[in-house]
Amino acid sequence: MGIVKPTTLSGFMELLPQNQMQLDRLIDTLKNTYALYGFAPLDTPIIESAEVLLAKGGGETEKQIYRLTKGDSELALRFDLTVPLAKFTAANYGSLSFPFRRYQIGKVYRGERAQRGRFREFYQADIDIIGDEKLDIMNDAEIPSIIYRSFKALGLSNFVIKINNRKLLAGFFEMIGKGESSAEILRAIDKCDKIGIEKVKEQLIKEGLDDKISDKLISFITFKGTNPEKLAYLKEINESNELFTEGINELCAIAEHMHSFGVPEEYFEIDFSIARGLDYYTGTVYETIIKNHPEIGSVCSGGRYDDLAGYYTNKKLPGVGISVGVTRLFYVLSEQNMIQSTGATAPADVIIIPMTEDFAPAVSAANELRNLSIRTQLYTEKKKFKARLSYADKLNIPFVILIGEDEIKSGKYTLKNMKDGSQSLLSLEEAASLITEFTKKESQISLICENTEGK
RNA sequence: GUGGGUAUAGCUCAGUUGGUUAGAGCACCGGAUUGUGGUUCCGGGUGUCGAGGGUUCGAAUCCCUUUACCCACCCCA
Repeated sequence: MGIVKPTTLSGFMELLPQNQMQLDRLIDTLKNTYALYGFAPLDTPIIESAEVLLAKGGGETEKQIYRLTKGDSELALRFDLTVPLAKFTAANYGSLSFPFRRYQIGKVYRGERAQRGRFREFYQADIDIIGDEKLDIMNDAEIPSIIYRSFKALGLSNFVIKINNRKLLAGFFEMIGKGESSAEILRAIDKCDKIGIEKVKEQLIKEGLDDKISDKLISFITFKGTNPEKLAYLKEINESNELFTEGINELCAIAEHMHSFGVPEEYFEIDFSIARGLDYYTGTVYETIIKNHPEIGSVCSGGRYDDLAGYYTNKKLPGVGISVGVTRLFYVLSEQNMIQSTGATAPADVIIIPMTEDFAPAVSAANELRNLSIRTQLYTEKKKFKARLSYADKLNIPFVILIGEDEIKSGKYTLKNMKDGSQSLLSLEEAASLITEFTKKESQISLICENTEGK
């Protein structure tokens, strides 16, 4: 019998315990922030019937979705969290109150070639606000403030939220005499930052635009200036086009409310080249980039869609939402050495090492500490003392309590601080309060540290 | 789906025109130190050279097949 090679599939992230704790903390932070804005949690199955997930059909989804069969059932793994949301909202329309605000953090699956920062299984952290028939533009304005607060809570400060409106692009196309902007053209525009203006122009011409119109379009999407200057520019070039005017009004409304929602000016930027390739966006679109690492691309994207659940119901359900690519964000931050390892990312706050044959005092001490919500591990293996301490050290556990003959006699335990090596004889209560004080501080240290920039 | 690359120790990798016993760093294990870790010193190689076939006196090295992985494109988080 040979040994099976313990391989993990390409494109699937599997972390060591210490890193998993960091990822969990990232997810918890997002969850807590989302909850602050009145979003309710939702969990939907990872597997759905293929019919439901492929209702829209065609395109990339069809190519990349994982399909499976069980008996006669045609099944598939969810490709994103938006389609399940659409299904759920349609199915529970009568039981939901609108606007329906939900957050959902879960794994999604895409059967595409894995690549640096691109996974086949990854976490998305979505929030969406779904309206019944109508949804006020204020919701579009609130979304960036949620991104802002989430990223700040993680400890990131060097990021910018870019905003645009699809109606501006669509209206602009009408004004230059090109009725509809195809998805290909939108994608080409979207690549401005990545491949440069010349390449974008090449692609536009390939899509059938002539030289003059391409130049006109490019000069529009690359307009530089402050946010107010950009808004003024829009009004200036508007030829009373209905869509374009709507776009201006929506973008103005968002810009106007950005400050009252608490997003400082330098954290949001109107950018006419943000198009987003996805075809269901119809209004506001968002992208968030980390300033010192623009090569990563967007770590949080989303936008407004007019009709979420058209494939599942006749009700018109407009919505606005965003999705944080948690796995990619985590991967990139780890790669840049931007994730801090603190006591909060150790599996325990304290480890109790009994030095006698009799574990009873150690066990009861562990029970007491756990009752005080201190994460406590009991070391029970018969290893050499240095091996025990080394174990605590490797797990990054900040405190060790030693219980030996002397301690049992005196009723006071030796508490060792692993960071500075100091130790003292304390009652269990005294030790507990020291540990609690320390862990409270540690848990307030932000997850991400931008100062130790690794290149 | 398209194009390119890699595969040698737990990890990152070296390995000469094909040559005798396959190496380094880190990690790991033991000891210096039986109640003091993280630093130091001493000792230890833990391997089906991805798999299968071929050429050769001889293959980690050359050829063929295959699998896995990586990078980029497409698309996206």
